[in-house]
Amino acid sequence: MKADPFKNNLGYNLRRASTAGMSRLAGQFAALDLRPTEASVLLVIEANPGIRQSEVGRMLDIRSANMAPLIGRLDDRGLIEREPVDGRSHGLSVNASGAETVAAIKTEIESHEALIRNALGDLPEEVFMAVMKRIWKQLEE
Amino acid sequence: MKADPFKNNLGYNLRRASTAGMSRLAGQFAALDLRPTEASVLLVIEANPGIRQSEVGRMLDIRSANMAPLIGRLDDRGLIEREPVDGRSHGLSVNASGAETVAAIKTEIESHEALIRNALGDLPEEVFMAVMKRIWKQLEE
DNA sequence: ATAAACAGCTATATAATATAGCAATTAGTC
DNA sequence: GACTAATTGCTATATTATATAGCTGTTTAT
Repeated sequence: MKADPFKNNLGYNLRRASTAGMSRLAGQFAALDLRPTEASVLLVIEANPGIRQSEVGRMLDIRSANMAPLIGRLDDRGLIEREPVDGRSHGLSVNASGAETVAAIKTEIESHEALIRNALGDLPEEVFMAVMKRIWKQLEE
Repeated sequence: MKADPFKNNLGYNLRRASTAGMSRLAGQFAALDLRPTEASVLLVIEANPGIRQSEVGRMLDIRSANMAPLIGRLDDRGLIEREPVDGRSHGLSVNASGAETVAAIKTEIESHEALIRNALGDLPEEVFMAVMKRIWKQLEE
C-alpha cells in the first residue's frame, strides 16, 4: 500500500472536487457542442442583454484577448447577435437559437447542481457557498 | 449593475475557489521552477521511495503518456533517481537535491493550507474534507 | 487639444489534459 | 512450456483554458 501525501490536503481535495465537476460538465456540454467556458459566457449574455464583451470578461475573469475568439465562435455558430453601441463596442444578446441553447445549458447545470447539493450531506448550501467565496477571494492575489 | 447568473451557483464557486488556489500555488512554485503537477509528483515519490511511475500516475490520475515527459524533466533536472526494478519498470526516489526541493514544497503547501483553513471559518476541517471527497467521487464518472 | 484609458483584436506561449498507437516485458491460463 | 493478455514506458499529436505583448481605433478626462 502506498502512502498518499494528499489524503488530508485541503487544497488537493478541493482541486479534485473541482476538476471532477468540470470534466463531468464538459461531457454534458459536449452534446451541445459547447465548452464550459462558452456555456458560461452564453449564460452571462442571456442574463444581461446588450452587455459588452469587455463586461462579460470582467465578470468571468476572462482576458479580452481570450474573449475575442470566444465571442467570435458563438457568433459564427449563430447563437448571439452583436449590435454596435458606440464606435468600439457591440452590445451582445442571445438570439432565438441561443435562447434554446441557454435553456439546454440551464437544464444541465441544474442537474449538476443537484449532484453537488446531494454531496453536501448535512452541510447547508449557504455555508458551502460562503466558504467557497472566502477561499476564492482570499487566495486570489 | 449586471446580473450574475453564477452568484449562487455551487459548481462555479467551487471552481473559482479551486483555480484561485491553483494559480496562487503556481506562483509560489515558480520560485522553485516547478509546476504544480511536478511538485505533486515529487511529493508522491518522496513519500514512497522505489515507487514506479505507473503507480504515481494512478495515485494522481495522470496518464502514462503524460507521466513520461513529466518524470523525464524531473530526472533531467537532477531531482530524482531511477533504478531498474524489472525489465520494464524503474523504481523512483528523490535524491539529495530532490529532498531539498521537497522540503521547500512542503513549506509552501503548509502556508497554502493555512490560508484555506483560515477561510473555513467555523466549518471544521474534517467536514470540508469529507464534502470535497464526496463531490470528487460522486461527480467523477 | 492632447493624453490617458478603454475595447476589441492578432499572434503566440504555456500547463494540463486527452487519444492513438507501439515495443518490450511480465503474468495468467491451458 | 506455449500462447494470450495485460502492463509499462514511451512518442506524437490535439484540445482547452489560460497567459503576455502589442496593435488600432475610439472615447474620456484634463
